[in-house]
Amino acid sequence: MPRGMRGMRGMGGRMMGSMMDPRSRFFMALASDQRVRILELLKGGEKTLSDFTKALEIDVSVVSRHLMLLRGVGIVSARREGIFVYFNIADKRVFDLMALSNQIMSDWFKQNQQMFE
Amino acid sequence: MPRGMRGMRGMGGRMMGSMMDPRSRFFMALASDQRVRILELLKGGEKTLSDFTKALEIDVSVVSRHLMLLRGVGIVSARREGIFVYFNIADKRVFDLMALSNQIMSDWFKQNQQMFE
DNA sequence: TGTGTAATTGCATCATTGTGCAATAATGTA
DNA sequence: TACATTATTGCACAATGATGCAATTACACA
Repeated sequence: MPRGMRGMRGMGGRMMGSMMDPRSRFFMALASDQRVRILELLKGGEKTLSDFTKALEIDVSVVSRHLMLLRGVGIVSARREGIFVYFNIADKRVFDLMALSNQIMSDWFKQNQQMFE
Repeated sequence: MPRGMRGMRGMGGRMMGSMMDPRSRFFMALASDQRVRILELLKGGEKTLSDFTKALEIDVSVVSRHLMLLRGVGIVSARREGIFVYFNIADKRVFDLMALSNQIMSDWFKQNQQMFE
């Protein structure tokens, strides 16, 4: 009695990053504490890599990679000006997205608060 | 010349799952092809674990775990009825969320289409 | 051409995720 | 109690993600 799909092992699992469905890929970009922090900093307007680095206290290379990833899904835009690269939100609706998700979670938490009393 | 924050190594990286910021955690739940597929199936109303398993063609245990995760962040609810457990969307606004993210991506793609011509 | 600052890229490392199989729970029924 | 069906959990493994350091690229300017 087969239970689900058997056989076809040999590939630990997962989906191999770049060939992931665009939808999941988009959410993946938001599924990181550091990247969320980056986006919140961007609420205050465009910033350079060094700005983020100072604020977040993590290595420049790490911030750079997070920003690359966010650019890759169209959440962040970049503009070079001499030595500096200014990063900014590409589509402000991302903030609506974050606000809505906060709403959902917050409502759910209120509704289930009793469980922790 | 310090570049970002040096020292404090010894922890491969990351944030250790459960102590991740709730916001990132919520998006993390949506950042998976299989889970997105599960949610789309739920657009058609509540379903049992076996229903998903048949539709997705992945092992029951895998589907079960995805559903657990989705329940953990309040996206999916579950109700047991005899042998069966019926899963459903806990908050339909999740669909708004997905629609909005699709909008954002689609618009961004249109805008940058020229780059691939 | 050389120097200085900003940003990106090449590694190596390690925790976490996704997955399948097997075993165990949870329920209902004969 | 024994059996059948559905769902969850334990375990092991491969691939991916996040990170830090070092090296390299990009620019501007003397």
